[in-house]
Amino acid sequence: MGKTNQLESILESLEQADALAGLQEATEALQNHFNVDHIAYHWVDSAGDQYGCGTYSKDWQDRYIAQNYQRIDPVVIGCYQRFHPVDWKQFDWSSKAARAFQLEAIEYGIGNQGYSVPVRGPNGQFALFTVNHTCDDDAWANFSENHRRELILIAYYLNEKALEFEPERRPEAAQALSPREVDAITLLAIGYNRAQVANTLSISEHTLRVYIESARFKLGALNTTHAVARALSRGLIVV
Amino acid sequence: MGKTNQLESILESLEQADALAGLQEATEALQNHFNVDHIAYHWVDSAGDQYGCGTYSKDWQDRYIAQNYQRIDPVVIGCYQRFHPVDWKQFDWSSKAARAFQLEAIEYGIGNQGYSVPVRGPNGQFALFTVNHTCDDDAWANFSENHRRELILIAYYLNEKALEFEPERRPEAAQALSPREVDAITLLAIGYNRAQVANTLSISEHTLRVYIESARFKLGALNTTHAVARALSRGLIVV
DNA sequence: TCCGGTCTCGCCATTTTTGGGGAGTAGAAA
DNA sequence: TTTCTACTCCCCAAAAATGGCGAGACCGGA
Repeated sequence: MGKTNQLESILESLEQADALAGLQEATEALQNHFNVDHIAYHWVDSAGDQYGCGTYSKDWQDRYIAQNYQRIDPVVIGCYQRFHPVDWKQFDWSSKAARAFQLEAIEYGIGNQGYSVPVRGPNGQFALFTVNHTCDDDAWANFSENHRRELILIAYYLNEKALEFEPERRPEAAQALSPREVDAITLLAIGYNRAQVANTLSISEHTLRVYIESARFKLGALNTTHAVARALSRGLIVV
Repeated sequence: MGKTNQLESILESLEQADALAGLQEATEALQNHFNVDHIAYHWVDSAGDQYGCGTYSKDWQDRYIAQNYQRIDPVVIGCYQRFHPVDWKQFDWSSKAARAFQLEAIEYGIGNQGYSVPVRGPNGQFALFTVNHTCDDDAWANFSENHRRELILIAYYLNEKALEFEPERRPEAAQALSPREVDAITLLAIGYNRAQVANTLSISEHTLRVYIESARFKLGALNTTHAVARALSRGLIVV
């Protein structure tokens, strides 16, 4: 079977997958198809109950989660700020924590080269699709350039399926905020205190409090800062 | 030139576009390639300074923005909650406002069938890529099924370029926070108060304050809520 | 070796936010 | 029509955050 057809059949089996097991199989098929060290799909979630599938060793996955490495992993941090796929070389590995992390990853069999595609879903959902390998810079640049489109599509399909199979993990459909609530939360997010917000919106501070409290309630937030954080990460407000 | 090659060349010219004008040209080429009524890319922004390109009439674009239609447009609202491309028939057109909007859209030459791909970028960025046409349901279902992958890729590339050409909309590169500062801000973002954060990090509340203050300084934030908002929108923390 | 950045600790006064009550209007949806 | 949501206004007391003062230890780079 030609390379193109092989990829085609992987994509199709992915499109038709009807359970999480199908995603795991797909990553293994992709590892074989691209002939690389590792393929991984990683749903990033602060709560620590993140989902992932791929060819990393179980040991490494466990360690990553136990250590909450997504907080210092330059790949996660770097991808979070970008839209397009990124070569790992472009991340900031200068901090001590990042370098220690990298060394440990290599010990666990992660390749020295990597290419990651960020994917975003509704309500602030965020995931990474990564392919990584051990080779020199030129070979890797060549690989990533040649397979850019395919990798983007694969990332897209993996995330689509992951969202489909994990309804309970899906961030709750954030109840939309009313226009006034959006105004209030937005102004708080840009640093205004309540007096300034009330003044800007030309309402009394008491009225403002009603908005903040109802927004907090709708967002399930414990305090104003939490409400702002949730509204931001769910894309309900833009700063 | 074959259909496949034509699309290929459109994608390539899109990849190599170096200005917003290139996006407009691409939408026109796509309209011709797919032989449909309209192609549109629409960067949705609550602030109202949204960007769009495509083949809709200027009248309709102006009216859409002037009326703030993105607030009632079922396509925008529906896509905002979904990850995958959607046929317009799947949206909720039941409300009075939605039906009035639809009738007006058709008056302005928008086709009765549509297919939209949501795209998301960093910092809550959200855009739509839409292709629409006038035909019957079967023909449209056929079209959207056959071109699903291509449309996803086109949406991706359009958004990538739009982000590239609108740097002022993107968050500025921020000074990195120290690990402890990241811990502190992250915990504040998930709703902990200072006592809880200090306890979780096993440090005194005073030390915690030092971190919060230095993070606030680095981020140029006016208060804790502001600091959390900035750290989030710059991707320095993940919640 | 010295400098800069990070990490750690304490106290007091002031400002800001939050939690507990209650109430009336207008417009849109069922 | 009735019901529901959004929007607006008010008081008081407790809890939390902020501003300003200062101090020592550690580590890595110049």
